Amino acid sequence: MKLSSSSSTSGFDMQQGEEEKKCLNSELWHACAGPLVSLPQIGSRVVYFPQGHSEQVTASTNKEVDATIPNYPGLSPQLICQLHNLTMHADLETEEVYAQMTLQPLSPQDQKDICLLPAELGSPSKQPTNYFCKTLTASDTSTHGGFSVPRRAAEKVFPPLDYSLTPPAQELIAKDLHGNEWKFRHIFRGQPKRHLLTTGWSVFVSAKRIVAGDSVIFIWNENNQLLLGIRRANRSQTVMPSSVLSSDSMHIGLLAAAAHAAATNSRFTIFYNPRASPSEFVIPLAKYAKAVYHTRVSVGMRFRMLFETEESSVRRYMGTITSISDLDPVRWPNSHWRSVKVGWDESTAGEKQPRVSLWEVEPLTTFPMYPSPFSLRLKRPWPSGLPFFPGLRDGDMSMN
Amino acid sequence: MKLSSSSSTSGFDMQQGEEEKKCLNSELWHACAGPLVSLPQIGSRVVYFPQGHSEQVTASTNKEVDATIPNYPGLSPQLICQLHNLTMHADLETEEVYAQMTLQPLSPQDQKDICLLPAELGSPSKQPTNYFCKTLTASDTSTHGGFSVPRRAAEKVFPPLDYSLTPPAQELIAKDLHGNEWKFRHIFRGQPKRHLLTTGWSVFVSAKRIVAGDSVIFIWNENNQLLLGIRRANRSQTVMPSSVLSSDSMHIGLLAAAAHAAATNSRFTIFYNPRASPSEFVIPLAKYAKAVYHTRVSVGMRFRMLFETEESSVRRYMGTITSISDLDPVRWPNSHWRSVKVGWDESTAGEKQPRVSLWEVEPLTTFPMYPSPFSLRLKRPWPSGLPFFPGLRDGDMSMN
DNA sequence: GTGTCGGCCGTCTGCCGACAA
DNA sequence: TTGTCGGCAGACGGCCGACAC
Repeated sequence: MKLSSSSSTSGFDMQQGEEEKKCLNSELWHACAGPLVSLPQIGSRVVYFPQGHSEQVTASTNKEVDATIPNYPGLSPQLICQLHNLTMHADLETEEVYAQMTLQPLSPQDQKDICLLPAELGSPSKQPTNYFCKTLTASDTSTHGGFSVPRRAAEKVFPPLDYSLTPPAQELIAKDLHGNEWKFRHIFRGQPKRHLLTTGWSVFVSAKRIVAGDSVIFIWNENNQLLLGIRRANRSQTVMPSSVLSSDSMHIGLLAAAAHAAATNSRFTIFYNPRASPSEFVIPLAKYAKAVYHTRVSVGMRFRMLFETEESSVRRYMGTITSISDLDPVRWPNSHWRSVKVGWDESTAGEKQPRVSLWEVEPLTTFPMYPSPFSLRLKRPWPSGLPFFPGLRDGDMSMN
Repeated sequence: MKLSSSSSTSGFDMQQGEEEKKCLNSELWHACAGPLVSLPQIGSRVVYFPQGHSEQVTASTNKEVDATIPNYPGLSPQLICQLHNLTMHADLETEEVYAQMTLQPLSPQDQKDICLLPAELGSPSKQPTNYFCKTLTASDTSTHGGFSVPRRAAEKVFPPLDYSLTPPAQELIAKDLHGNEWKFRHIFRGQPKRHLLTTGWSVFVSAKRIVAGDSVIFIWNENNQLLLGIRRANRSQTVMPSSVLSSDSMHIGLLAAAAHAAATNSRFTIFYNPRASPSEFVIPLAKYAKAVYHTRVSVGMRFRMLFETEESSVRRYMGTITSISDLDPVRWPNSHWRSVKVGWDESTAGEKQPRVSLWEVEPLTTFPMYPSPFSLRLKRPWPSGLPFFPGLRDGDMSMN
């Protein structure tokens, strides 16, 4: 059971309930979501993967899907949809970020007329420029003291102190995702000198139930506002099943909702929870098309893929493609969801997923893209349920 | 996001996840659920109402159902099911009690052979005998002091003190729903003398996040164990929507799961949350049949109905039946769910539901039940989709 | 440059009976 | 009979520089 604050990327969004009128700061939302999370543009076309959605529900309910749920043979493993609305949210209790999207499957006629626009590739997540993120130590979260601010971070992100004062100090006011303000005393003292947040810090720590290992993010934005977000450590045990509906019914519900929307070309609503599971199941159409039609992949090929580091930055891991096949040949034949089986170079990468999707990898050997964009690289025929994008011209793909 | 402890009414239940192996105390569960909540017997036959289930999901997600969800014309408004399993649970964060049930719709053949057993009427909730329930005052929950135990309650429920000591005192150990033990110092002191819980009480209050207005329940059971439960005040604002699945998808999910199970005679799982909404949507078959076939109701008839009081006991409110009609003639024609429209005698009863179901009311004018159990009292023909219980004999209904 | 600690002081917790409703 | 309060003693919160890594 949750309440949340929400915000539309296009400003305000009043279709939420009474308690959800507040506007979330997009910059702070993205900082909390992490550098790898990007959201599609409102109005653009996207590809929705019921399989990936299912994975997220599995991760959120902490329960595998039962084998007895019905098949939806009419439901394609990938639905091309128009993204009508997108609102950013944060759980009021945990501040966990998520996005609500309203999708409408394209009619068969619309699918024939697809002409890709470069803007629909999806822009990479724009992380704020003037910010810092610190993983909290035992001292930071203990009741015995305050928060030790890394020197460079304080000098870059906080307003300058008057160092002629002894000791130099000021009051900081920071806004969290829900718009609540938090006051902190910022002081520069000690031997050697260091930046500390003292009065007000412990109130914040206990209110948000922050523990050592969690991270805080401070942003100084263009409007000279200080923003404050938190990112919890990966305590996977905190994922709890809902007592509202059985996980089986939830899986059936997401499939039936998508199938009904596809059959009637009507809208449906989904939640995307970027930190619950590594399954980005709504992909900009152009990104998908580029990967599926313009990327040559084959067994044995070397590739790179982006991952988020502990310090909230990104690094590339390398691996080799070992096979290309259906993840679930019975339920989801001819699906591109995690159709690429891979091996990772580093032994420490043992927990990385053994299967990825085409649009997640960057092949290391760059072939010339033109003039043969339609040369086949897949080991199997194109699924009959999918359009061939007859309106897709090469010129439309000249991006990035 | 929730974890929960669970318990089968038949002892242990190992079909839950790893973290849910603990056994809930049934007596304590029922005390927390309240005197009106009764659970059907495992193995018995019940009637499941998708409409009522939908009401509970609406209450839990705090969102009305969207009009765009598909119809399930094949889904009957009442499904006769076998109850294969029932486990009692409690939310690990809020201690909110709920039950998980595994239901299997009867095949058409089984429905023809129905012969009611008296035991299937469902036993009334057996509240513990040796217990007390107190709504906490500001002093009880403040950090300034302990818990003032009402004198009769302490003398009835707690082990006797040695009054020759000065002051008389002992250590109490109480187990909550999850099996956690809480230690309290029980002392009899002051002028005038009174029973108090001092050391240990504030730890419990802050751990459970108890506030003034919430209630605590102490039970002394047959095994000489002290049990301790909490019942939160009706702070309806605490009901929060899930961020796992949209409420539309949840509604579709519960309908599709029931429809699939009915079509294939397979099992499905539901959660019944007695304090989330006043909709008991799984009813013992015999109770349902008795109400529908053996109770004469008509417009203008006076009746009584049980309600829970603030003090966790029951009282009867009186009213008059104003009409008998479908709650939702479009989606759920010929449903017995809340088919009786009523007016309440007391003006303070303004918030009571204007619609109830047949099995919830006791008609005040008692007609002779025999020899005409099948004389029709409903204003409309019996829905064709429902069986007539050909095996039902009068002798089987000789109860209560 | 920063994590943890001992020292120190002020506030709050928490046990007591007084008192009144 | 029991809810709230003033009084009081001790625990803990929280600000400080020392010190070490």
